[in-house]
Amino acid sequence: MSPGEAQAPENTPKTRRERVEQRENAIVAAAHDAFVDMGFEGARMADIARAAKVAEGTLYLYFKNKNALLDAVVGRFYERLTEAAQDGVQDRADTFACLEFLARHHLVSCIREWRILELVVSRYRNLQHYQDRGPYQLNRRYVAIFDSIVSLGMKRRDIDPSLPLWMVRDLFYGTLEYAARTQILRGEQANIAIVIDSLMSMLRSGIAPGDQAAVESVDLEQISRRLEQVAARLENTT
Amino acid sequence: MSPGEAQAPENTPKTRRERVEQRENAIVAAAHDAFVDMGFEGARMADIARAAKVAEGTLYLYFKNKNALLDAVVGRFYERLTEAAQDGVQDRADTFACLEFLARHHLVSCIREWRILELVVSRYRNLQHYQDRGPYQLNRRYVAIFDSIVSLGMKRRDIDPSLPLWMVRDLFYGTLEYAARTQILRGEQANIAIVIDSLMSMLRSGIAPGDQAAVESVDLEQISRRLEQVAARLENTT
Amino acid sequence: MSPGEAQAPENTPKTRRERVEQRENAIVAAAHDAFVDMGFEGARMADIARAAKVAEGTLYLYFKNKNALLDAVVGRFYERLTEAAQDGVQDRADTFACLEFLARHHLVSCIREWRILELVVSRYRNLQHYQDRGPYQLNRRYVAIFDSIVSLGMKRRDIDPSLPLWMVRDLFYGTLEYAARTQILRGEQANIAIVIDSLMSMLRSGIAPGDQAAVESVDLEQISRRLEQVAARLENTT
Amino acid sequence: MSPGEAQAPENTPKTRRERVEQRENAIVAAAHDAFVDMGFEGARMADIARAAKVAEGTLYLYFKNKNALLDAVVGRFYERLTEAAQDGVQDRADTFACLEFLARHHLVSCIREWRILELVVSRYRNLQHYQDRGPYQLNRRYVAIFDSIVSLGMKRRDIDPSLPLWMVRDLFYGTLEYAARTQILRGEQANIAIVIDSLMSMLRSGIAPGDQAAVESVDLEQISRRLEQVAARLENTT
DNA sequence: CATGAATGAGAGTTCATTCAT
DNA sequence: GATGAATGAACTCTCATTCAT
Repeated sequence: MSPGEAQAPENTPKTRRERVEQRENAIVAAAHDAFVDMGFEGARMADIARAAKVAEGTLYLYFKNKNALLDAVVGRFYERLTEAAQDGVQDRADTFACLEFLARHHLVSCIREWRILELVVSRYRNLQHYQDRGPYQLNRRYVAIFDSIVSLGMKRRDIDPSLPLWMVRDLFYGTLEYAARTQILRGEQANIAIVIDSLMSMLRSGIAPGDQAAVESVDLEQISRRLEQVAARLENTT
Repeated sequence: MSPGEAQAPENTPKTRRERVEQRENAIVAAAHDAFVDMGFEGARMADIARAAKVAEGTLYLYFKNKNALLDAVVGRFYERLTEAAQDGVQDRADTFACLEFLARHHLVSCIREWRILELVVSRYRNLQHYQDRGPYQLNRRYVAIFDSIVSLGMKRRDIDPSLPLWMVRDLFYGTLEYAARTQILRGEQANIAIVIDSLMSMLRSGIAPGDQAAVESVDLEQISRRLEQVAARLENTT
Repeated sequence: MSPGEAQAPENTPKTRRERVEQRENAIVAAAHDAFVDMGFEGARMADIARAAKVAEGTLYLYFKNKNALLDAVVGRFYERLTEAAQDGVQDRADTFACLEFLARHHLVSCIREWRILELVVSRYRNLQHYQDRGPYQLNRRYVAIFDSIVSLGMKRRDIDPSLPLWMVRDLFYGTLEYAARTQILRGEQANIAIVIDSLMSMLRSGIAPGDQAAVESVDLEQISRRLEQVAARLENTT
Repeated sequence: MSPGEAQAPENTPKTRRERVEQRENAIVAAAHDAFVDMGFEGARMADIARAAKVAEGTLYLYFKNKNALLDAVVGRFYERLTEAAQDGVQDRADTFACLEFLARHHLVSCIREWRILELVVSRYRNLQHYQDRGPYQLNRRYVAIFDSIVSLGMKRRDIDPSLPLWMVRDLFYGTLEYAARTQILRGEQANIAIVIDSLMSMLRSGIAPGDQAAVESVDLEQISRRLEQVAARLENTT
């Protein structure tokens, strides 16, 4: 699990401020790993403390309880996710180039931190006033990037503006997360490029063999029929 | 929760065989409801026993432990899911009509039994040799229906055969499950029709505006016009 | 601590009903002793379980939590206390004989189970709607015996009816409990008779030297008799 | 809670001696309030430190541990209690006037600081060599005031000298504390005057109806009336 | 076969006390 | 002296599982 690596206190920091921050980082990282490896219920505070090289009580000095720890982990996850998405999008002008970047970014992140997403979904589902809570807002901020690109794409006529934006979003992220899940469950992890290419292709023109072809085929039929008539006439003429 | 209704032993069955079966059904139904309502860890064996009108110890007569009970619940879920999918598909000939049916069926099922899917995904993920275990096979059987329709669709040229089948599947189910999740998290539950329509539309032709097709069709018109001219000339020539 | 003695399961009982009851008794007795010895916070569920020869979890089978266990202990205490008071009072007709019995009974009980009283007072004090809760009602039932005797005594003119009943009660029980406390804190435990005698004496005639009043009243009678004689003589003389 | 008010260091003191003393006062006051509000176990060192505007560690600079802090609080409580009692008694010559003052003083103090008394009783009970410890001596000093008044009253024949002094004390303080407790548990706080009056009345003449004395006084009136008649007749005769 | 009382390991959380700064 | 971050032992309570009846 990449973000929660062994956290050696590389250089003993001078300021108290720094030490506190470093400790908090160590705790969140340890919690991250524990949650990813064991799930929320499976992760034990004692283990998290040990992994963070901190006493059990110290956890409660930094976070009110296990839930708050999860919130922190989820918060960091979304922070990183959103930031990276933002950065990648800024460098790209083309609608589909942006989407392709976001797709790859999301897929890779999902595969790496699948469990975190699971936690987000399963833990926050029964919350009352879910929409006011942190995770919902975090997710909004994240998908806002996607939304703005699609919106712009619709204005530019790159994307059909009659489609509900949220449905485009569901298709985009749904496909990616399902693909991630498939890969994880099967243990395969190499098909990222194919997933992205296929998704982009399907986004552009659906699964039907290029509508193009469909429209043409109608016209072409008419044409071919006429050509046959012509041919027949020619034959007759002859 | 529909499938786990109160399960009154309507008519006291004579056969021992029947009595046992009825009891097992009651237990699985109770477990189903408990898992759906509370999640795996949240569901307590005592509650399941009470709901099934059975002693706690009896649960262990029918199922080795809580996990086995989950396996049974998941098994039944997939059985019903697969059966209903099979039935719906048999009545339909058109590729996209079949897909639309499957989409609606899957979306409705997901919304109703979201928790079961969550459990499938999160519980079985760390299993070694996952592919040999029950749930994987169950899922394979279920998606095989989809796969055969898509395969046939490809042969019929309803669907672009150059797309990887598994990718089409990921897009299809991913979109539906993500949409289900969105609806559940937001508490909305009425947009099923819109989801299905949008998905089918995007499947058919992607998210790019039909304009594209329009442009192309212009080209085709040009071509057909030119062909007609050729035909006319041929006619005249004769 | 008398009520919670070692509780050897003297004869293995046949009925399940009996076994359950015996177990509950053992638990309450163990809790009683633990609370008496260590106070509420000081007593640990683990110790109570061990003393009752029962697993920790079993405690929670019989009582919802530590507080419920305390309630049970207090309930039993008051039950015994009230019953014994009732019995002793029934055999006595004289107001002061009854009071003397109640005084001795209460003093002895207080000395023996001082901590229980402490718990009643300190634990239940912050309860909202205290008056609706169990302990308050238990106490009411207990002091009702005293109250009815004093009420009757007032009707019989054994006790001054102009005194507020509750004040008589406060004086009676206050004195006894303070005396109990004194004895406990000092480790003396033999002065019961003196306490009772003094209390009864003070109840009857206050702390003012009763002799005085008695002597005077005799004197006055003598005087009045002598005066009447004088008067008679005077009358006759005339 | 009156004695632990906000303790603003009104004027920054010059001397180190003064500063230390002021700090100690603030700590004891904060501890007092915490103990009164939450009980001994319920009061947390962190809260006390915060209330005293002092770091947690500082508490341990002034007091060895939580128990020592309690000792200090109890010490101060008795100091104030004793001082006020002393003052009030000095101004009064009459035995019963003194007792009435002490009664009111004690009752009011008890109601205000009930928890402190509870703590004294319950915390120090298991101490070995209790009689050597601080609280016992503090209590002795306090009740010595009462004792000396009663002793003097006995010499003056205001009080029956045959009563054991300690029993008079138990009755006096017992009644008051029980009355205080009653008021606290019921939430009533206004009957102080009635309590005092009733207590003084019962002290003077017990609970038996003054009837005796009353009857006598009636007799005397009759007699004196007859004597007057006789006298009148004599006068006439003469 | 069925029961359900009993188990006990293990969870999250608290808080008096310490000690490096 | 003063600080307050850190500690970790100890607490209450839960619940999957077992087994005597």
